[in-house]
Amino acid sequence: MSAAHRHSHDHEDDAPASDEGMAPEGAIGTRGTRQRAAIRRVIDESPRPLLPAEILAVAQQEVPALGMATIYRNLKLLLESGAIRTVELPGAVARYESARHAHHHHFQCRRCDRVFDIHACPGDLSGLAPAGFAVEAHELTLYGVCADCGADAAR
Amino acid sequence: MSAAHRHSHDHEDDAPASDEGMAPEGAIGTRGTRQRAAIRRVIDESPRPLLPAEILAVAQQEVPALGMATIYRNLKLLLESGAIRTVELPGAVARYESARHAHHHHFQCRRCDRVFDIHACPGDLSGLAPAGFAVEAHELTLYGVCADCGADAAR
DNA sequence: TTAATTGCAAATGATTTGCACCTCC
DNA sequence: GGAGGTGCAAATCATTTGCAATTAA
Repeated sequence: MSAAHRHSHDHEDDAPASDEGMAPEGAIGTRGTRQRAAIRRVIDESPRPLLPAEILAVAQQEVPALGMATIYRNLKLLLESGAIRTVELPGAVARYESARHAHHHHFQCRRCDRVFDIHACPGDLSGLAPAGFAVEAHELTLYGVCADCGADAAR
Repeated sequence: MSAAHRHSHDHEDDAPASDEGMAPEGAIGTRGTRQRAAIRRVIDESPRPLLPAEILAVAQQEVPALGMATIYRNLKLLLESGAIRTVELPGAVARYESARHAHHHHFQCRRCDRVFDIHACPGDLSGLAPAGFAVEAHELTLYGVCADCGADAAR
């Protein structure tokens, strides 16, 4: 599999683009279909990364006949165009999030397994790599107990 | 799937244990078989995280009849016992590494896709999480160009 | 019109599991 | 001797792909 378009924070992908199009030139594919619009809307409007099955479920409210194959085909196109990013966490299938979200990292709760966005970044980590290694991007995930689960435990 | 034993740097899993057993009490399963020993040895002796197929290939030099099912069954047990950790990178199947390796992170080269260990750590990142979130561990991956590929390009 | 896109179903690949046989303790 | 392990093959699951029908431009 190609190594392109991982979910990582490139040192230059900071500009969330004007407001609409993230795609370099042209559009995602060539045409604008209801299903493609629905899929993209679901991802763009989610405050957290979604699983393919979650995207399907929500998008089907808009386009009932939508199939999983279409979800995957569009996810691939959206990834290639840079409109969305992948969020991979151990023991789970890949999740997808809008590339319009500003630079951030993730926090996964060990109790409820939910994944939260963290709008903070340790900054430049190029000093961590050995001499000769050029660091272009980084990806960070924190693990622990989220506010909800922590509150539950304290009760 | 349980969220236990992800590949992440717990704030307390720093002690690589005396020399042999990493398992809390008892052993991995209950018995010591040739295949289990071979699998563990392959992982413990590798300087980098290995794919299941790689572990199988190397371990078969010792136990020819070894099957992939046994690899997976033992990887699960080894993970549960804390003897090994998972290293998940986007677009690739999970890799496995010995938990005896000291705390470290990973660097994946975007040219050759190889994964390198980085023996450096940004340290405490608990300040990055929002109030109410308890950070227990973190996982970090750097992306860029490794020394080999960088040298090739400069040539 | 007509090439892009979709939906469904079949194909892949990775990982898991059922089961009969084997082997460590 | 018997519970724990293993090997193989079949079963799952997630993701991909073939293809005929549909649809946006």
